[in-house]
Amino acid sequence: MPSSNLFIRKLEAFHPLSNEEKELLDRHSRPLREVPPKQDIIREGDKPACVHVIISGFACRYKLIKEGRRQIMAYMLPGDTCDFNVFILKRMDHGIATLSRCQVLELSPETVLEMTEHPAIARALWWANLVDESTMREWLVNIGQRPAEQRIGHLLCEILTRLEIVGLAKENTYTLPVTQTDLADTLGMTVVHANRMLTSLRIRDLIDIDARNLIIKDAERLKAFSGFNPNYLHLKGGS
Amino acid sequence: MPSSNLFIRKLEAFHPLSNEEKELLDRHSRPLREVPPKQDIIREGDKPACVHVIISGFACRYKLIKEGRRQIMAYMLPGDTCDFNVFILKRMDHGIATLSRCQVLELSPETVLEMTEHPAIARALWWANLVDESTMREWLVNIGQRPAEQRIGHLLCEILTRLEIVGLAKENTYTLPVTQTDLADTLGMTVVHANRMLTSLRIRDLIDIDARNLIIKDAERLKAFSGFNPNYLHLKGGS
DNA sequence: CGCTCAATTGAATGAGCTCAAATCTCGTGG
DNA sequence: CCACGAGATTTGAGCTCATTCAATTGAGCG
Repeated sequence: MPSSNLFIRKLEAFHPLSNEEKELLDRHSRPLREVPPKQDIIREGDKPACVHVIISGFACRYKLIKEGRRQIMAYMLPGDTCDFNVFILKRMDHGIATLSRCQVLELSPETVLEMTEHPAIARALWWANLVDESTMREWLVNIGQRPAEQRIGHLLCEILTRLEIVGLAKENTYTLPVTQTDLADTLGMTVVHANRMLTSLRIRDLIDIDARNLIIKDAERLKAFSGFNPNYLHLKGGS
Repeated sequence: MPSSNLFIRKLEAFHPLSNEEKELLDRHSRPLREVPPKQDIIREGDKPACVHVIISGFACRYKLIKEGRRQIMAYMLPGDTCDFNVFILKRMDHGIATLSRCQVLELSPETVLEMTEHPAIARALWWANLVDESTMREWLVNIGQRPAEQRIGHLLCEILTRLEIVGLAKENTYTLPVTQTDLADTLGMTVVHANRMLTSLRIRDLIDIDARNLIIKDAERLKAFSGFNPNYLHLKGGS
């Protein structure tokens, strides 16, 4: 029976955990900080003081450049650890912000240390980090090589797969609590164009959006269309 | 006096090393494998067996997509470790190839283990890995948000800075042993356009290229023009 | 010298951007 | 309960940056 604690459920996707380990994690899974949408969790230039785990909602890594443009470099979904690695650095070279309302768990360095004394937990966190890196490589491919419509399709497929891991997507349907501006800043295109490409995907009958609810009407076709291959997420079943 | 061993010199940029540690590293710095240009060091799908260190020449991480397009996701310059982290994964989700002729050092897992038993070496490798991640984030910003000419400028500034660390760039001049096709595949544009933007940078009197020799004629102006800020490389002097 | 690969240039086309305005949604206060 | 306002979505028109296709020139090598 999968844990109702998404942090645990996510880690278990990478490495099996004993009951003792799960209890340890669960004991440190409180309190949760409620963060409103579009709010910084850490700002660029800050000295990181703790590790953040997203328990509900979507957050992101981002950078701003002079011209007022923003690039989102990663999505953090429920169960995801924000900065297991990065918090070693003296100063953040990028910001982390919520996209939707989020529940965030804050782990002190001591707590993280206590957790990582269990090799299984350390290993799971390590893997999660490798997958984050791998995901970033895939984003580079996505932005660098694919036309706009497929870029969006690819991202939607990735989110579907990642939400399935923690049980937040059922029947190719999930809540996507981000604006089209966020999508545009993620994929390196303008909002106007993101909107048009989304419409285009709808016309192709690949997806359907109702408020914040996304229905992928034909997942296989969308994956093929977008060149999506889940290998880079290094899931258990994967080759 | 900086070491003549570029692997050591690079690591020392991240963490001071004792003589004993440097001797250990140096003892394992042979033999060097000579690899011709445009040749795979590891292919996507391969099971990684050892860690590679580039001693001379340029190598890259890349992925191919169906349509025959290629995205280069990282450059590995002399002193850089290719896959300190990635080699934990069961299968490579991307390839590593030479761009120019390279001298490559191959470290067995046991050798890496022996090295990382020294905390200073482990720490330096760890930092190098964090910087690689950070660099990838910056590339995402570069490709996602900057127009083509500035993208090229930014990359040239980054390479300048990274080569200066290991003493391979003098007076804003260095050897850039890659083709324009490689640049294009790195920055998500066509060769034709890369060529034109390079010409444009030349006309602005920012750079000069003679065969494989790049002269940055006004580094400050090129950095400003390209929005280059070396923070993300987390150098010693940096804030 | 002839070959192959890299660099360069031209012309036409197209994907994606800018600017602008209209419509829609939804939370808030009266 | 409704009106208002801010932010989000949608649509149109014109323009630009970048691509495609094609051909030429240049450089290095056996």
